[in-house]
Amino acid sequence: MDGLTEMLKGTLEGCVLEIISDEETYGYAITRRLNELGFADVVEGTVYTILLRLERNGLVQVTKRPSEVGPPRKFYVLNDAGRKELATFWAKWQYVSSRIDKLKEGGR
Amino acid sequence: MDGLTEMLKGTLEGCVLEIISDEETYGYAITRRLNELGFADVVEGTVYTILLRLERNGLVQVTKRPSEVGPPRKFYVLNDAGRKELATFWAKWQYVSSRIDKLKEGGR
DNA sequence: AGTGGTACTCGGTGGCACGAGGTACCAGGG
DNA sequence: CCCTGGTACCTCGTGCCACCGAGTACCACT
Repeated sequence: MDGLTEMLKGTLEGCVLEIISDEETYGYAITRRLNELGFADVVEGTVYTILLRLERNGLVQVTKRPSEVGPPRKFYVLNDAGRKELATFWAKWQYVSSRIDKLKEGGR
Repeated sequence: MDGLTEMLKGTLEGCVLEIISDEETYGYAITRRLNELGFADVVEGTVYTILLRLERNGLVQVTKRPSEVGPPRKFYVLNDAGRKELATFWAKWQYVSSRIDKLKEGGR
């Protein structure tokens, strides 16, 4: 399945937020996780831009720690603002996806 | 519910396609229909840009007909390419929304 | 020394929804 | 007769976001 990029706009950031909320993690691992989840062609560059945006918007707390298998990793945790943002995201998703599903079912 | 605009990117066009596939209709009515469906702050300008894009991409057949209550209307019908595009859209939607729902349910 | 996996950054691109403004047709009221 | 308000369409510019490509750097194994 490809050509999903337009459809992911506005949702990918929420997915990253959700992944971070599950456990403290870092960019490279988040990318792999998204790939596993079926978002096969999400690449690192995309995830890092999202992470930088989250940081800039004050939604995450960042800790840099050395790795044993490569360069240091930047670990991310949600703060209060991040958790709030995540809740808002799921509310929006719920709203939008239910409307679209209804439209699909020929809701008139 | 507001601030949905980012989340609608890539899906709004599919919604318009679906509405047209239901019955021959025109821009102004499509906007009203979207508003009814819960996409309250989708405005006419947005719908018209989508409609022009659909036309430019050869997904619709257009017929201009006079109205009794205002200026002439441009009626839209899907052609074969449009129906195909609509099917692709729903397949993508199905794919993406199921993955996101799974992520939401803590799918790991 | 070279390759391949790990890990992050940055500048630029293109697509898409949206805002704001404009044009125009038609009805009814002041 | 103009004026408002509903109907109907188009256009230019803006901003956001995912993506791409190139660059940097650390580590292990050969």
